[in-house]
Amino acid sequence: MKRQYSNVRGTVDFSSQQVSLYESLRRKSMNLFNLYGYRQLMLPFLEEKNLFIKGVGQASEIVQSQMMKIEGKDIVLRPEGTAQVVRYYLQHRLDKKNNFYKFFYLGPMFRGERPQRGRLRQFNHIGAEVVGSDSVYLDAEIIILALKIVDSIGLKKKQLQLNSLGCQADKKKLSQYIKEKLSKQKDKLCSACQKRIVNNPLRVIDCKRDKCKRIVNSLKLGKGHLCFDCQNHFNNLLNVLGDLGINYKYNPFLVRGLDYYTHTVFEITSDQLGSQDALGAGGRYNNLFSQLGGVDIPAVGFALGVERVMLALGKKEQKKRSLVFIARAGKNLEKQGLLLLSELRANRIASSCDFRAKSLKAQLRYGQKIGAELVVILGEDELKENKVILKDMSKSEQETLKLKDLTTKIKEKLKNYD
RNA sequence: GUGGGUGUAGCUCAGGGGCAGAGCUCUUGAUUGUGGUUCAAGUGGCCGGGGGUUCAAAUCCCCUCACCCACCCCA
Repeated sequence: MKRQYSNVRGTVDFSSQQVSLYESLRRKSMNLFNLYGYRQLMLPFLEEKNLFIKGVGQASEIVQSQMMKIEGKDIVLRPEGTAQVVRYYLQHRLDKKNNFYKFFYLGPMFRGERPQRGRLRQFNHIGAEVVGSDSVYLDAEIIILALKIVDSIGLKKKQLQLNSLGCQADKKKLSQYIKEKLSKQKDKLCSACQKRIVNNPLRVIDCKRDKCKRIVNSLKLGKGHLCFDCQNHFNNLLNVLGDLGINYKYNPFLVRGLDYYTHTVFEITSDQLGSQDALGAGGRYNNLFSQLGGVDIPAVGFALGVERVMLALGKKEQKKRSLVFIARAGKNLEKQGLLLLSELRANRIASSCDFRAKSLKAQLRYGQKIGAELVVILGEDELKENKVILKDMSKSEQETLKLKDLTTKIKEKLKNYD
């Protein structure tokens, strides 16, 4: 193999099939966002590095080692969308205009991780953020919306897991509790967790190692660390979801890796994926605004990993396109073909021709390959009487008809395919 | 970032010191003007890259890169 260029590590080329899957996913989610009253934002791929250090948290892995930096500048390719939306809200003082907003966004995120199935260095998020209310009904709306989007593209098998971290004080209380309990058995934990006990005790209960799990499972975790209000909030959420008939699993060991989460956290997983099994995740972040130096505003949101959703979907057969193919039987018919194409296209009929000089057989083979349902054959003999052949590929039938009736006939036939 | 696996034709893969292989795909023909099926022929390779051992390396050794899986992290 000659030396040649290839895509950079951790990126993927979307083939036209993947693009059409991506586009249908995009269209369906945008329809749902509109239905739920969300407005789209389109924010830059570049942001100040500090935004994420302050927002996502110094201790998090994203900030520690996974940000894609622009050399020589304090600028990074955005690793996630939430901090960015908050930046946008604060910068433009939206709290002074109308302090309740429902946003959504679509686009690429960047992280310098080691690539794996379902984990890329450039990947797409579909995300939503509701800013300006701590109503439990918005927690519910966000969760429902995330599920609806995953549903709408035909992914039926998925699980919803839920937990509440509580308010800032509750989070601290829980951290304290874990720290105290686990310090005694510190030696039995993995080396990473031994560090976590000091830096980020909450992450210990999310560790996947068996030996850590065993110890963590012996901790009695539940809603005990939550204050009265936070317990109320969470119980109300569970009730609302229950009333709406939404299946969920309460998982007291679920925490999110980003510092800004408070109260409700959730994760939507699929068993169609490998170890990177989260299709999407989200939660409430009532402290992020003040952490970023702004007014104190509650918010809740989620993000879906587009490539993971596509992976979980697997390969679906392509929808047939209504495409008309023009084949030439005879010499010097290229101009005739081009004229006919112009007429069809003027009538909004998708059509194509293979202008490489080839046998009729090869032309038909090509026409079949690109998925044409109807083929017009321009034959020398027929053209002398102003006639052409219209061939229906799936039925293997053909008829000879007058050139002037062709467009009408094609329109009629194509109706049967849509 | 850590551990394991794999790199040979466009794709899926076999071969394992001595002429580079199969199936599928693609092109052409059997049908001077009819696709899918069948039959026949043909195109296509720095055996991932670099170095070493050897008369001789796709094959053995070292380095490196990429991909896959798991850890970690996360969507």
